[in-house]
Amino acid sequence: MMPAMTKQHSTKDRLAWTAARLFQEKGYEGVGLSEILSNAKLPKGSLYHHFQKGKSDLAIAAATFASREMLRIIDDAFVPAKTYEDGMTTLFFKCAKLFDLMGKWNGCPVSGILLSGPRNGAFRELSEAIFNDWITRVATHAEKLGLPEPEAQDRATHLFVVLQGGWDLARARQSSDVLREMPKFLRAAPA
Amino acid sequence: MMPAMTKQHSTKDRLAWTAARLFQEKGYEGVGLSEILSNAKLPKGSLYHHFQKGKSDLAIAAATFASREMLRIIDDAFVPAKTYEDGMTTLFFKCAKLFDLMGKWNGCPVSGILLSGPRNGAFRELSEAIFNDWITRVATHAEKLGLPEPEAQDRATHLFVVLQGGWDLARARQSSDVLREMPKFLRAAPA
DNA sequence: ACCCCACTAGACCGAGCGGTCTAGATTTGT
DNA sequence: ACAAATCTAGACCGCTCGGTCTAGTGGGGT
Repeated sequence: MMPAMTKQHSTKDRLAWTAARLFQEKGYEGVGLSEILSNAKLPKGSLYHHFQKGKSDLAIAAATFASREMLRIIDDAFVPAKTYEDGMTTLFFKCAKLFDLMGKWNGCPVSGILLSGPRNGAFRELSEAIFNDWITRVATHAEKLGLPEPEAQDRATHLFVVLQGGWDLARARQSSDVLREMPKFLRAAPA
Repeated sequence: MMPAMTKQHSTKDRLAWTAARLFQEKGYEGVGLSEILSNAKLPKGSLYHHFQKGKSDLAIAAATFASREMLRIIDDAFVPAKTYEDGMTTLFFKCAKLFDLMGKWNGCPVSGILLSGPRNGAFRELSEAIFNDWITRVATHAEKLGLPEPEAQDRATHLFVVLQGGWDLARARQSSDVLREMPKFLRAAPA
């Protein structure tokens, strides 16, 4: 996940981006500050200058970063789509490609950070907000493509849970094809 | 998860059970050996006597333990069921109850351990095997309830990913009702 | 009575953790 | 030109981590 980041960005962004990458791979508790800092080629001072509360603040920034990226992917899949089926299938194929790029160990970029993050209330609320944003975004696209409001909400939620669970299964099976087969579960309208 | 464990069990089982409980709550990296041992009221010596490779062996035992429990829940839901819809709805309601019992922070008992576990190949293969067992078990019940073989497999996979993803969403929203609403996504037959 | 061996008990270890703090470098405002 | 503010740099701290190792301890076999 996360595109090249070739051009030099601010120190703060580089930290958030590096942390996102590593948290996705090994989980929040599985990554040490030293690992993040050596990857970002920055000293500890910079970290605690930009993120006063240290690792937990960094996790918030990383999750926000990953969330923005995921929303972009959703838009990229749905904006050119002719139908909801179209957009949703494209989304799963894009995620499959992402899965392969990331090296097959990572969970879904967003939930990989969110569900392993610091166990304080603030972070849990962030998870909820980000997940809801995501579902709402899909629902909005669904409505634009002609689905009635209540059905749009349901299908977006359905898509979300299938994407989450599908990513887990893809990880266990080490195969992005799992994700590519998910759209067939979403074709039939719910209840 | 995991029922009372009131009667005294073997030291080894008590370790595996305690570890399962804690790994589900905080993830593999999030729990220290000292925490497991103090909860189980056992010294380090016992751990390394029963699990020569230490924490990673313990994770395997814990995951196996949790998996057996989950298979039991699947059977309990499907054996008395008249139809697949019946069994699957009961399963989600049982999981919702479990979710409330566990304190709303834990992920799905099995995947909570599996997806945060030690990052070696052996453990990944165990995840795959356990996930497959689970899907196969549901598919077997589906066939017994009259579904044709290929459809049974698909619907079991669909159920699995929705349960995984639904559990994540339930966690973020702190509400077991999320799980209780999942069955409606599974009613329509897949393509 | 004796030993044996599976098991318990916990002190101890080096490494790495997250976090603090002071000193220097660099940029900005005037 | 100079000082204030911002940011980089990294030594240092106490602590906990997973893991090792030696010393008991208790029940079963003979």
